[in-house]
Amino acid sequence: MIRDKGCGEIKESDRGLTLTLSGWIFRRRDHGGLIFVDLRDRSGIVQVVFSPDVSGEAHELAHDLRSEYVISVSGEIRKRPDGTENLSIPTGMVEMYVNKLEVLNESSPLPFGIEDAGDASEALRLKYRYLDLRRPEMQRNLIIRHKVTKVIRDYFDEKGFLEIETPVLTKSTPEGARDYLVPSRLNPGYFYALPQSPQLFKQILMVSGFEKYFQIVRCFRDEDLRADRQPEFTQVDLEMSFTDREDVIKVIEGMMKKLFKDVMDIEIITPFERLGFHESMERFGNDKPDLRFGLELKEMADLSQKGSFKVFLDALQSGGRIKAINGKGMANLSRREIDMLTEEAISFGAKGLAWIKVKNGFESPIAKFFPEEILKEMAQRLEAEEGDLMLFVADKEKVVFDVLSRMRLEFGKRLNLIGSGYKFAWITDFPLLEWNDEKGRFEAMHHPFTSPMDDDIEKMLTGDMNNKELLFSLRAKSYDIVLNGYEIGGGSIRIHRRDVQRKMFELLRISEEEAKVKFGFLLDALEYGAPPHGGIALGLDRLVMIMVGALSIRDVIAFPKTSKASCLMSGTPSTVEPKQLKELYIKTDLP
RNA sequence: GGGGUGGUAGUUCAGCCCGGUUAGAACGCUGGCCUGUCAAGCCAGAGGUCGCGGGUUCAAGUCCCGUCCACCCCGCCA
Repeated sequence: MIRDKGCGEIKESDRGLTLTLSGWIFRRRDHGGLIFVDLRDRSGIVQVVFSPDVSGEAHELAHDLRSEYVISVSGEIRKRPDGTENLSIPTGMVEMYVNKLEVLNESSPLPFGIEDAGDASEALRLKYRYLDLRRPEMQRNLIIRHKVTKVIRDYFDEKGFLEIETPVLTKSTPEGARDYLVPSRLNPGYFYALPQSPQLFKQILMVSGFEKYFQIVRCFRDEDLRADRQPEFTQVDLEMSFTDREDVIKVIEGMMKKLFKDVMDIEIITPFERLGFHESMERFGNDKPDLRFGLELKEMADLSQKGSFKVFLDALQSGGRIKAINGKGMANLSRREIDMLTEEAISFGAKGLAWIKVKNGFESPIAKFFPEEILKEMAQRLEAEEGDLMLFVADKEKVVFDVLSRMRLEFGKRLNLIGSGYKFAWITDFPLLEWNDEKGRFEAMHHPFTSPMDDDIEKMLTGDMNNKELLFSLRAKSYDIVLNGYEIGGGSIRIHRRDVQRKMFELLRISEEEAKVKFGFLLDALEYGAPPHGGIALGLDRLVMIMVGALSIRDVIAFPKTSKASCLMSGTPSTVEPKQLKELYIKTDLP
């Protein structure tokens, strides 16, 4: 052993002990006579002192030390002289007087400093990821991620769940995201797909009678990347038998409570707030609201109708909606700045943005179209006071929600309304189906195995299939969990009745043969006594990202990919030998 | 596939609008001095394919076109 303790573990009680420490040189301060080195390992930093009075040999050798050399030092731990304590580090009361120094390895000068690597470009950090990961912040992120998975495993174990692995080489399912494909050498022309999620397998495990399954599992989706989306990501996946929505919700709330308590020492209040899908859309314009601030969307159709502004009246005439938000304290915006807001709205899909300043009465190009009382009522509804800016969008419902939800978030950031803390919510009562205009048919909003609400099953089985209104009104037994404006998970109670599943495929215009080809093995399994079951999958990367306060999941993944899905460190993806392609019966056909 | 931002010393950036001397700064690096620093200090020094390719011009880091890479967003992500 070439160390007795971690650098960050040295305490005043170690005073007088002679210890050996090993680590990397974080910083060196060479005074000629005295040399100070901040020695770093995973546990933290401690100052070691090289003095000719203690060891001339070690002191001589220490002149040649450089950043990130790996060294081992032995010496006495002493209290620092009065007035030289460093209160900014936990070990700042003590230091080691080195009498023996061994250089275990040297280091080339670094492409960027470890202490301020946060300022280095992300491309550089990703190329030298092993150096980036030396940063205390990145170490902390990955340590927290470890603790999170450990607590999750302990929690589910206590609750009687079994962690069971499912295949990584699996079957391509045409619905959903684009699959990553793996050619089969033994079956020329055939392909495996990497799983988008273990959905079908976990349901089959329920048919097999395992009753409670979970897995912390890598999933793959070949879609474009975002700050919170990587092509390979990790799900906390679970499924339970003889269960309903409330059971799943309770299990997850318990898990989150324990997670935040054990990992962060933060008390999370349960049960979480619940919002119906429609309520969430009306109040926030999306189904993953950030509940840390207000600025809610307000209905303006009724009041708008009492004015004579043609754009508003036309929007309502053609079945559109009018809603507004309050730009708190933004009445001092110049015409130019409001034009920029309008451009932003247009980039979000709006045709324009109507505004009314609450400033010495009402100031707006459209104020003249409304009686004073109506303007006052508008302001009252938006809780707009002197100095605020009311912003209206009149358009198709989808555009109104879309534009105002983005503006709300934008204002939340700009006005610094988003406080710290963690605001969870469940979004429930999603529609079972959504209309796909391109394909001219309904699609499952969650997936085709999601059960309708009990009250809607009869409607679904006996109702008129061509009645669009009726089909739109069917609600799913599905639920999303939202944290600080991020969707961090979603799940549903599954269909376990054959007749309901058949009807579902019928509604989705999926023929029996087609269903057999796509999901045959699950449908077969459901024929043999499937228990009622349901579950949920959580995005582990997103959850940990929010917990550590990172802005991208790349900061909680050891070796992430760039937005072109490549790894700058390893040079992935890469070309392969022609021989390898030949073995797989693959010819490339590049543009 | 589309929109936006960026790419200049090892690093972070200035210079680009408005083309014109030897392309600067800080940090880092190298050497020297220095016994209480903790972003140590002081002195000296080295260090550049201005992402890449083409064009305009007497002259391009600067203007134009194309292209590559990174990041953010839209589409996409049952």
